[in-house]
Amino acid sequence: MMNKPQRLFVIKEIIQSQPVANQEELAGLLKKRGFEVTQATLSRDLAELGVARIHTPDGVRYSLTPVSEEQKVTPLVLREVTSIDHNEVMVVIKTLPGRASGVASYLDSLKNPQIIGTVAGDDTVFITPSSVKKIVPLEKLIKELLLTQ
Amino acid sequence: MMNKPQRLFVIKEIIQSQPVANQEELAGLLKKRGFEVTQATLSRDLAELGVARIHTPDGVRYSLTPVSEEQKVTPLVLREVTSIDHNEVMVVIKTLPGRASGVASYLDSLKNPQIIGTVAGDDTVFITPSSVKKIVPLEKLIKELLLTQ
DNA sequence: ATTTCTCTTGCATAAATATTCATTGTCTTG
DNA sequence: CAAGACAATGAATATTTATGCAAGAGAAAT
Repeated sequence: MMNKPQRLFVIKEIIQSQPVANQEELAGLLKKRGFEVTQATLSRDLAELGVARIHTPDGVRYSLTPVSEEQKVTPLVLREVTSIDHNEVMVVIKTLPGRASGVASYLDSLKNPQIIGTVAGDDTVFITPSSVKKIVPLEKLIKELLLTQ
Repeated sequence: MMNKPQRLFVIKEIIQSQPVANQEELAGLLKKRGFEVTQATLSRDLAELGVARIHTPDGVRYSLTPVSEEQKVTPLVLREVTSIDHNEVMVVIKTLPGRASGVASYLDSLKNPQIIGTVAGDDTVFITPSSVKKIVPLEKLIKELLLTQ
């Protein structure tokens, strides 16, 4: 009655190597390789594989989950940061030469709602708070975040 | 007859901030925010935005496709911008990695008097308004500018 | 001002996908 | 081995998504 594991594997191979527009088409490609199943089964298979259906300029196609990996390169932020300061509208971090973007990326990756955005130069990071009224607590938070890590 | 640019942007915001299972549901969420459209229109919108429909353990949901560097020759700002936000003193645009300067250049080129200046990092643009009192309309203006282009 | 184009949208419907229900093998257990 | 519990699957169908077509709204051209 069944070769499900192999079939799933072949499905992954197929959709990775060529654009497949729909499940009927996929059924045809599988048949060529000796797997004869109905659309219903493919619907279940694709769900199980977590496959995505995406729109491209050339039409719809399947794709192995294009989920962006949240790789967290734990930086040596603590050593890189030389000072943290603020004025009325933003927090400013000074870093060792060339390390600003790394520090900014790290802050961004935290996705803290208190931070709207950061911009990094060579050795300076500007941080815009969700509200200028939260500058002081934000600076404190940043110090904690950087020092905890 | 139309606020398409704004609507597209709001769609991006919605599907980024919460799981949306189908287009009817999306229609409901949009209605709450003042956009009343049919499923047919949303189908077209999602295709235009290159949105993906992915299977998660919790069911189906939409997701913005991570643009692969190679295929995006044309710097389509619409796809590069991931969010637009503001606090009391500036507007902040988040973009895909490495796209901030392109977006900022584009804004600069418009020479809009509402914008005093922009600063771009890797994936973030800070925009200083002619007056902090015009922050809200400026944010709206920017959304239109970017999405119309 | 009239015509012509282009863009956007809804409606109706086609196409594609997901699901319910029933069937059939495969194990497991007593 | 019989009985029950599962897993996999197809057929039929429900649900969801995409699209052909026509209408309306502007913009651009004549």
